Amino acid sequence: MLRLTKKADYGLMALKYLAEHPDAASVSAKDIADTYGIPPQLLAKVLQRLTKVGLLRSHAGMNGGYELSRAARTISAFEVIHAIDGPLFITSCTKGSKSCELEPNCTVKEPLERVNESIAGVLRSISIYDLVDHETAAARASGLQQLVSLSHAM
Amino acid sequence: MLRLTKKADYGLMALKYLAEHPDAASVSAKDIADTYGIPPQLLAKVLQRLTKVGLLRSHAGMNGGYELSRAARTISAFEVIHAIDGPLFITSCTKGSKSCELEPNCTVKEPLERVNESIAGVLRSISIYDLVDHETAAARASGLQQLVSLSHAM
DNA sequence: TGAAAGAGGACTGATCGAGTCGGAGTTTGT
DNA sequence: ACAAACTCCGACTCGATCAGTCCTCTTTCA
Repeated sequence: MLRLTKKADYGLMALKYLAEHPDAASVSAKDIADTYGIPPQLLAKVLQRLTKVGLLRSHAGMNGGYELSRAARTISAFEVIHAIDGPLFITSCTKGSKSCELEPNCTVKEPLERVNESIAGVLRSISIYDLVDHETAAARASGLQQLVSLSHAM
Repeated sequence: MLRLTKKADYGLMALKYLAEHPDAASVSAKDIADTYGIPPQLLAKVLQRLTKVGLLRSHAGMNGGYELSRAARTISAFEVIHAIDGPLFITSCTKGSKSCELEPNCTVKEPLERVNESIAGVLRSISIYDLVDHETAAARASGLQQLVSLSHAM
């Protein structure tokens, strides 16, 4: 599976939308929800979480809404996903600080954590800005792909 | 989240165990389950699936069990995970051939699919053999990490 | 022939994601 | 001042999926 939740998707979509409309002083959750066909209240929660983490600034009241607190280039996909879905662990045993102590023989965990770090590195290298500008994102991703392939001959 | 299922974990652990015991003609599911404290019947299903895919060979009857059908170096973590958890999609909308047609505006999907390919590349570069030999796996993973970091200055 | 192993379908319980509801607090336009 | 348009937040339901179990059948070998 290895997929991220819809909430994380929504969060990325919303940030992308905000990055595309830097002129707008403030965009409401409803605006974004209507644009993408997302359940408004669900998107609202996502945006609230992103606000709490500090990626967004909110304005209550009429004509209120959200705006990016930082430049789109400096916000990585990793930050967004981490804020919404929590810390990502590829191993199912590692749940926060509590590791699977029932299986001390689980030597598989360590190398997989390295893999986990690699994946986090990929996500860290993608910014919200990259989502807007398709060509650079595509070039960067395929570049990463080549680097990965080069490091090991399958 | 972005985590793989316990079944996939069990599968990797089992393959690692088999790679560590190449001398044994055949190892039963119960042996592996006892070693790691895994529910035997659950592990059995995982091994059956891996057999069906062709990663393992099975021998029924007394003193029966499983053995790797290929060298551990030629079996990637990606194959194992794919066999057990199915195709991995980082985007939650892309479910097999049926994409989310409700949201044609979902322009986030395309760049994320690139990310998906990068992650698949990382998993493809890790073999079962790497799980046994910790040092090379660690070196490789950190190597990938460096390459990723170099390609983009955060 | 019987014990030990794999193969596999059916089923249950638990967990978690997706989405909804309702209400409370805040700002702003008029 | 008032109401509209927002954000904010907790609780709740529903459904899917995962984890694990049970039972039966087949195969193999001593």
